[in-house]
Amino acid sequence: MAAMCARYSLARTDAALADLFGVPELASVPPREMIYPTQDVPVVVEGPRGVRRLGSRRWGLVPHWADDPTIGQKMLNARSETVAEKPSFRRAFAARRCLVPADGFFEWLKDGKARIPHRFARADGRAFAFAGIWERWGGRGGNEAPPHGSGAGDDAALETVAILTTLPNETVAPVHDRMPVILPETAWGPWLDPENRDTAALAALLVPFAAAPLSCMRLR
DNA sequence: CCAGACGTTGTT
DNA sequence: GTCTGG
DNA sequence: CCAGACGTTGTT
DNA sequence: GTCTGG
Repeated sequence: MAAMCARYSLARTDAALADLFGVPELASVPPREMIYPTQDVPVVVEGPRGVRRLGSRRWGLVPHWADDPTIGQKMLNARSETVAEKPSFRRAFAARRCLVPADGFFEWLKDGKARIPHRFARADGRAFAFAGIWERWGGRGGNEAPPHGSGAGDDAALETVAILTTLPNETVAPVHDRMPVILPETAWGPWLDPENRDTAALAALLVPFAAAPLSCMRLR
């Protein structure tokens, strides 16, 4: 079956990410050629005064009301078409948007019984950013703590993230009918701004990335 | 009205 | 916590 | 929200 | 047509 954004890569050093996103370095972001759901992944979040930071979130969003955090295992992606309304996602969409740095993502082409992996990346090799939303679950401070983890007052809180999806562009369409939302640099500001309540403007950012800058490599 | 879901389409 | 399905 | 009931306990 | 049960 066709894949979705259930695998991506980030083989960048922490320093390179810090440079690309203009944020202080995190302690350690190990380069990875293949990132899986439930792993901790780096994200870029923005605080009150426009201060951006690298953070870490578990991939697979656990809604604030969840009784059992294993529900996050199936919340890898959020459809951009419905993310503003879905009970599981709308709070995160309204208040906790982030960027998820990547330098490639994988989709599987269904060919009869076979599934052939493809890797998509920027032709120029640069890293890019998925649109993400994140949530905080459990811990001591409830769910309304400040947007930077590892801060004070949220012992044992689990911070999780989901990657938004949209229709495929012309590069991806031959392989799969969905693709992750990749935000161009011009969209990073409005997407990250926690004060941005213009949901129509936000939704307008969630469109297929331009086809031309993306390359597709058939693997195997 | 209550019970059950709450998501996407996904290869650890 | 809120919506949906029955 | 939709499907299904919607009545009584009775000699035409 | 409206209420109830699920």
